[in-house]
Order: sequence, then C-alpha cells, then structure tokens
Amino acid sequence: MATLKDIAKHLGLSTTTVSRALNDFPEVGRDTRELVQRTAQELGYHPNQSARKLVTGKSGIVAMVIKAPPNRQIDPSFFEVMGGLSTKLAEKDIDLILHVTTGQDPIKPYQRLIDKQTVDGFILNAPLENDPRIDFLRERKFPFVVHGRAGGEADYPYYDIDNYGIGYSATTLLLDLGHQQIGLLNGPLQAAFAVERLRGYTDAMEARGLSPNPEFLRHLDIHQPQSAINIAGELLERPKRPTALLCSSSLIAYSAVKVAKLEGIPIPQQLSLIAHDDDLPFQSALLEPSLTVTRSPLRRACGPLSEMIFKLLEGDDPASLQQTEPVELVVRDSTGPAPS
Amino acid sequence: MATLKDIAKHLGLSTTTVSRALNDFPEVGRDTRELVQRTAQELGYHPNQSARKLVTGKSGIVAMVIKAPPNRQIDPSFFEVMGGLSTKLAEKDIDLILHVTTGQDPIKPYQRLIDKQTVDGFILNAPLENDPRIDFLRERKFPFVVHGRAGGEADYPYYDIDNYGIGYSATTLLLDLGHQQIGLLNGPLQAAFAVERLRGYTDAMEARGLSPNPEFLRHLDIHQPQSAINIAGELLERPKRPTALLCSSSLIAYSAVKVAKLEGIPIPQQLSLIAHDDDLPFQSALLEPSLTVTRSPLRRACGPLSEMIFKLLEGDDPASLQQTEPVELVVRDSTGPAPS
DNA sequence: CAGATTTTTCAAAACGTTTGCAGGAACAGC
DNA sequence: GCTGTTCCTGCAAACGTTTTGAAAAATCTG
Repeated sequence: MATLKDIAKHLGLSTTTVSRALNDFPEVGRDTRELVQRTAQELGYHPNQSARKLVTGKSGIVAMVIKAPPNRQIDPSFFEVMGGLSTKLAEKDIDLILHVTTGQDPIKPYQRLIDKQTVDGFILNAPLENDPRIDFLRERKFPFVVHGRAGGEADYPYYDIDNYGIGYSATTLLLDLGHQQIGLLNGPLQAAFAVERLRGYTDAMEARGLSPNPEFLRHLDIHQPQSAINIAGELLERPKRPTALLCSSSLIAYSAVKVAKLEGIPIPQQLSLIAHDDDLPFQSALLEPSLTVTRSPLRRACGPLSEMIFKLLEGDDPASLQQTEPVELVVRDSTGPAPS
Repeated sequence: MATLKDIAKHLGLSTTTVSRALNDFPEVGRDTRELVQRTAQELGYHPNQSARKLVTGKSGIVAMVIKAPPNRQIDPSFFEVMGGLSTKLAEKDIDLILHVTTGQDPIKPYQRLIDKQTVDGFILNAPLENDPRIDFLRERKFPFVVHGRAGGEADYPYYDIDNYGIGYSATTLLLDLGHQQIGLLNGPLQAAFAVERLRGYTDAMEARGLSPNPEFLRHLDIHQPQSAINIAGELLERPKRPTALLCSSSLIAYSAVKVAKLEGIPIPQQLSLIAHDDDLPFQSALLEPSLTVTRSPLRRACGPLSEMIFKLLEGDDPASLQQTEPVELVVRDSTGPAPS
C-alpha cells in the first residue's frame, strides 16, 4: 500500500504538499499538482480512510438499522431501498453498513455505532408516529435522514410520500363514484404513514359531510397477506358490508381480491378496490382485475435520500433537506360506480 | 467522547497502562485493572475504531457485495443470509457493509473496498463455477469466506450444502419409485451449485445403467417464476414427457404444479415432483400437494459463516475452515410410483 | 539487608492523514 | 536596490490507539 509519505519521498516533496495536491487545494502549483496526481495514480495510491477519519472525523460510512422481529420475515421493501441506496451512495464513495437487530431496544444499535465512532450518519426507515430513534439522534445532534416522516413537527431531513394525499385523493375518488360505505385496510397506527392516511381518509369523508364508520377501519401489518385475508373476510362477510375498500398496500388488495372471489362478490360491480402501490416487483397492473392505485415507486426514494445524506454530511442545514413526493393516481379496472 | 488519555489523566496513570488494563493484558496489576475498567465504564469510554485500525490494521468491518442486474430484482435469499449474518456478526462486534453493484465488472467493488482499507474481509455468495472473485482475492491473500463453493479444488474457507448429494439422493428416490424419464429443472450452469446437482443427478442415473435424456435437462434462473412456467410447460406439453421432475427450487416446483394443473396432469399419479427447499418464507409444506423436498434451511448458514470469518480474522488456517452441510430428504405428497 | 527476580508501570514511537503557521522564492512597484 | 505582494512549499503538531523497550517498584532469596 502506497502512502502519502511514499509519494513524497519519491518526488522529494513534503507530505503536506502531496496531501494538498491530491485534495485540489488552490495554493499548490499547477505543475506540482499534476505531477503528484500522476505519480499517485502510478503508485496505486489510495488514501487510508481510518487515518483520514482520525483527523477529519469523517469515516465515509453511513448505517441503516433494520428491525427483524423474531419470527417474522423482514419487510422486502427495506431491502429494496437498501439496495438502491447502496448503489447511489457508492457513487459518492460512501459505504453503507447494514445492521439487522432482533433485540427489543430500538436505540441500542444506534448507540453502539455512535460510540464506536464508525459512522457519519444514519438512514432511518419505517418511522413510528412517535419514534424514539428520532428523539435520540436529534438530542445527540447526530446526522440522520428519515425515509418517511414521524408525527409532530418535522425539523429533521426526510423524504416522504404524501400519505395524507393518498388517503384524501383515493377516498375522494371513491366518493365521486358514489360510494359512502368505504372501508380502510390501513397499516398499524404506530406507523406514521398509517396515521397520515387515516387523516386524509377522514378529512375527505368529512368534507362531504360523512363520518367514517369505525367498524370499517382496520389496522394491520401490510406485509402479512394472511392477516389481510382474515380481516378482509371479516369485513366482507358482514351483512352490511362496505362497497369500497381502500387498501394500504397492493398485497392487501390482492388478499381482498381473493376473498371477494371466494365470496362471489364481483369487482368492481359490487365492490371497488383501490390500493397504494410501492411499485415493488409485485405487479398490481397484471392483477385480475387490474388495480386502481395511488402509485409511488419506492425506488425513487433512493436518489433523494442519498443526495440528502450527502449534503447533510457536507454541513448543509438539516431543515432545508426535506422533500415530499406527490403521488400519482392511476385509475384501472378495480373501481367503479357504487352499486345502487 | 472520552479517550484513553482522559482516563489516564483522570487516574494519574499512563495511557499504556490504561490500554493494557482494558485489553486484559496479564502484566497489569489486578487492582489497577479493575480500577481502570470501572472508570472507563463511568466515563463512557469506547475505543475509537479508526485509531485502533491505524495501528492494528483491523477495522472490525467485513463486506458483502451483491450483484443487482439492471432490470431484475435481487434474489431474496441474499437478503435472508445478509440479515442473519448481520445479527450474528454483531454479537462479535463486527459490522457488515453491504454493497450492491449494478456494474458488469465483478472485481471492481472488491478492489475498491480493499484499496480504501475499510474492511478486514469479505463474504462471497452465489459463487460461479469459475469465479473470478475467488481468484482475485486468493491472489491478493485477502481474507474471505464463501457461502457455497466454486468448481475445482476448494482451498478457501466455505460453507456449502451437499449439492451433489441433493442431485444424487433426489434422483435415487425417484429411480426407486420406478421413474426412468426424469426431468431436471436446474439452475444456470455458470452457478457452481447447478453443476454439482447435475453431476449428482447424472451419477445416480448411471449407477442404474441409465443415461440422462438431454431433452429433459433445463437450466434456468431459479428465482424467476415466469421462465420456470414457460420451461415446465415446454417439457410437459411434449408427447413423450418426463414422469418426474427434479426442481432446483420450490419456486420452480410451484410453477411446475401450476402448469401440471393447467394441463390436467395429476400429481403424483402422472407426475412426481421433488424440489430443493431453502426453507425461505415460501412454504413448500403448505402447497397443494405438499412437496417432497431436499431441505436445508438457508438461515443455518449464518452461524457457521460468521464463526468462520471470525476465526479467519483471528488468523486461523483458511484451509481448516470448510464445512459441508448434509441435506435432509423430506418425503411428502408430490412423489409417487411411476405410472405404468 | 543486599542482591536477584518478578511484577508493574511508563515514555516514546508508530500507524497515515490533515492543517496552522512559518518561510522561501519570484516578481512587481517605487 | 528595497519593500511589499503573491505564490508555493515545508515543518511540526494533532487525531486516538497499540506496542516496544526500559525503568521503577515490589517481592522474594539466602
């Protein structure tokens, strides 16, 4: 491994000059700079990150901690984002540590990585409505960006989709079609996104002078098809069933379709379905019937998120790094006028 | 952040003694050791990894590079292993860098991480029959362990399942049931595991004096259900079709079941199916009919692999770190006697 | 109690960078 | 020719650890 000193000795310069030449400092002469850079190339020089970190405090590594509850599989969308981020960050020469935790203490892995001083920042995902991780990191003034947004005032960098808008626009579409009995198969209310969607849904109903039927509101794990089947069954079997369902994931919608077929309920004649679609490999367009969705490709988050973490580490103002993605409404065959 | 020097000053000792006390060196006095360790705790001291790396050369980080071909999703089993490894490695205070690469040069990401000197070793997965990554790392004498095994003589640390045995025992089971026309829906022949399974299959056939029908051998991406459907269709639609299929993944088997149902071929009366099952969330036991499988939980690899990388970094002999897992044969309802 | 031995401690160098400050050279203006 | 700039370069300290070789302190031996 060639070091600065090697280059310096080789050229009869000081390490200072070599360091400055390589880092494009203005005060180093043109010829010297070029000479140094050329020799560095030839000798296969690469700066030693650890040495650099020791003096600059930057390690060029960020981490993502994901939770793997004991007997459940990990949400596939985590990995989707993770993969995209890794690719994007590598372009900026930043590495990504993945830490999967099974423990119940949400803070410990963060604490540990901060203590060891191996990472420059974190990328948080799946924020809860009141997320202790955010409080913790904010208090330590440790850099982080959030994929999503927790409840309350967001004074931290985040990239989020317009979950309120998703709830509102989907519900409005259904209301426009004449539906009044609209069920909501939502995510768990601890999750910030679910709270927002519920708000959007409620506001849309109330804007028309309707109040949501609490019997029609369900909160479940949106990545567990089995629980979705049970709950959809429960909702559709009751004598006075909803005429439309708003599903928080296309996987839930898929389960609902299954149940409807089983019960002989035609879609969209007797039941309209609308889902939110992350555009993960699961293809809502190819479903029978093709799903009406609010759509927002999860992958799209990777670019902005890595851009943000980069700027954040450069010293940009955290509050300036916030982005909310509007959501596209794609009307397909699973929605229709309310049955009379 | 408390440093060694802080503790030293605080106690009126030298950093040397403090360092040794914390690292349990024998030459430090009992009382001193305890005193130092207590104070370190109180001051919330954590060693700075970068500083340590600078002198020891160890960073406490290993990396895993996974390939994400442009328009295909990432094999879910990679993430499964990745997650398990992260958990296991954390117990030994080792962090895991995930690098997802879309580029075509398989070596570059490894080269880069070695050059930056951020990692102590690599975990390779999905080895090819002739894997350039292995040659590269071996030549540089850079520590690595392989999940799986490449072709040729394996002089490196690996954890693998008995792929030859899978091919051999599954085929033998079918032969014992009287089948002679046995199809093989195998993985791509670049993948080392597919080569091994083919060898096992061929040897089992030849041990009975049969030679495999080349028409019945297919090599495909075992994580793409669509291609499996096409190929299974192709195989089962021909006039003289195989009476048994050996599938390299339960996902392939699932596709085969679909095709068989479509074509009205009863399982196992007219067609026996046997698959290899990684025991990923996809549940082969719950299928209709329940699948006969060679089984080997992918998760199980994480323990041995992390143990190996740990020992390897401790300086153990690479050649001593090799483990082949025997495979369990689970007979269920998808296999039966050959039709007469 | 002196000398030998063992135990415990320390000062200083090293790892590979960055950076504040100082110094030298070249060049202009007067 | 002297002074004041501007441009370039280098010395040395710093980051937080480990480690070497040596010294000091404590203990043992006869």
